[in-house]
Amino acid sequence: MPVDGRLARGAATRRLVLRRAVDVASVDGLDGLSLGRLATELELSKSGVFALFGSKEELQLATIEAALEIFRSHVVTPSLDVAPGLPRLRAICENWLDYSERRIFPGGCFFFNVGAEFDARPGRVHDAVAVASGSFAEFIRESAREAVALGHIEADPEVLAFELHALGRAANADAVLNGGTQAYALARRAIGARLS
Amino acid sequence: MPVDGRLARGAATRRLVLRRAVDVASVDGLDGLSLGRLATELELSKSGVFALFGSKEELQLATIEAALEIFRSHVVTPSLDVAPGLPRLRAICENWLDYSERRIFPGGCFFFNVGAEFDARPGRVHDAVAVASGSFAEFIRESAREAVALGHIEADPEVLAFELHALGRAANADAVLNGGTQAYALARRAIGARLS
DNA sequence: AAACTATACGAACGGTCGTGCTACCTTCGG
DNA sequence: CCGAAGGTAGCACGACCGTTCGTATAGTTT
Repeated sequence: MPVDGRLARGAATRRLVLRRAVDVASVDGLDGLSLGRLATELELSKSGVFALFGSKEELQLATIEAALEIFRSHVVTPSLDVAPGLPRLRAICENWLDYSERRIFPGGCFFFNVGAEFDARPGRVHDAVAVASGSFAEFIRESAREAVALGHIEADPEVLAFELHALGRAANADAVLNGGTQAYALARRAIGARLS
Repeated sequence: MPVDGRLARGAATRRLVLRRAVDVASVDGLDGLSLGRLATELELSKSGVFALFGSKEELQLATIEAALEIFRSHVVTPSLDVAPGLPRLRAICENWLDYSERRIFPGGCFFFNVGAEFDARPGRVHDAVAVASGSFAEFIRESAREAVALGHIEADPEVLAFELHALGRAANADAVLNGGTQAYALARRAIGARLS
């Protein structure tokens, strides 16, 4: 199979830029991203980075996409290997807390940060963040519905999913803001009590 | 009592600037604040606004302080009028949800937004946000302890406070990001179940 | 009335931002 | 081997950033 070396080169630097971009954005936000800063840190030219994405907004959207892939590989995919119902629900929570606590993104959960950043602004970036965040929320809801349908737990699945999602995000927020791991312990106790 | 008209005038424009600043920051973040933008919108000179605060960081800190005052007057103070224990705990939650839902700040809860913005960055702004956020968390914890001590509810007050705070923030996050009021309804159901 | 103080302004500073344009180099298809 | 195409670099642009300076104005103090 013929591989165009030119395209391959572009895709490689694109990945290089995006790997840095998700880390920067998780700390300084998608607005804190700057072509010049990325270019300097990666020893590329600003115009080269710019040409790679065409506009800052496209860079932001590509960064969201890249972060989404990382998020899925750490949280969603491993959870799908676990049996549906309560076991999967537990796995989702634990994988998410682990993903936050291990600082897969240096600023904590990427989507928590950019969600808060763009929640009240219109535009394509807001929409992309909302879709990403919403699809994970729906994943929890669906898993909660399964757990209820299988008789593993008695609850309103909508409320249960909302609670679990809330506890995880609060742990991320408190832990990143204040340091320490106490918030994760609190969340694990609350989640454990809720899923027993 | 002698009032210095010069100082009074300065304090007045300071309030004028800060009133706008908290609204801007609740949507675009404390980094999205800009001296020039504030000055233009309020028909002041950029240097005048700058002189009023001395630096951008001081403006950010003053904005946090102004937001804190608004937050307290809407959430904390009214809750202190309610009897300690379960009634006060309920009042805190309801006042907080109401404060978020009524968009006292156009971007939703001010401290949720700037907390996520500065959680992973060092500096005085981070510290101020952490203190403000932490003191409200402590207020919930203390109220939860009272409710337990009074025998109004049986629970670990630390976990209970964490849960309530988490549910409120999640409602704010979902509602602002996706629009609609469904998230508040979910939070109220979850809180109601937790505080029964 | 004079000296002083605080607010507020206008202009300018150096810097960074996102965005074009142009040229060079590598790699491809014919 | 040649021209086309894609990736990358250099340079310049206009806009905005936070900041500084000098100055005018209004209010206080003596």
